[in-house]
Amino acid sequence: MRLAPDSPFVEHVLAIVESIPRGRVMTYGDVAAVLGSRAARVVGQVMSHYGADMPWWRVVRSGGHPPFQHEARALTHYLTEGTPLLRRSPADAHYRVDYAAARWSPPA
DNA sequence: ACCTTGACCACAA
DNA sequence: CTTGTGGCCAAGG
Repeated sequence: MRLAPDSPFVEHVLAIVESIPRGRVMTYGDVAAVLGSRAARVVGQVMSHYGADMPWWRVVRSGGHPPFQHEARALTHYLTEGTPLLRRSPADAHYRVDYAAARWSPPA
């Protein structure tokens, strides 16, 4: 199924994602939490359908892993915007975002 | 109202 | 590190 593009939940999620600054990240759960929800999976669904036109790479999984099946494209963005990463060597294909350092919380 | 679908999460083994 | 398990919840059918 597909969430309606005009549903409030979708609009809110997209607004939050667009508010994440360069080089910072939030987890799917963080985004849900801002909406007073625990629906991390729903945030994932929203991004899968409507995330193409926004900085989707700034939303990561709880362990700092980039969005499912988008590791390579996400990496190029992290490198260009200087997102803190954890990797064994600069050539390592495996990596994680340094969530502790890059975490972003929207202003109250 | 019930069932299913997920770019998820936490924790245990 | 890898599974497996149970939980989460909005929305389509």
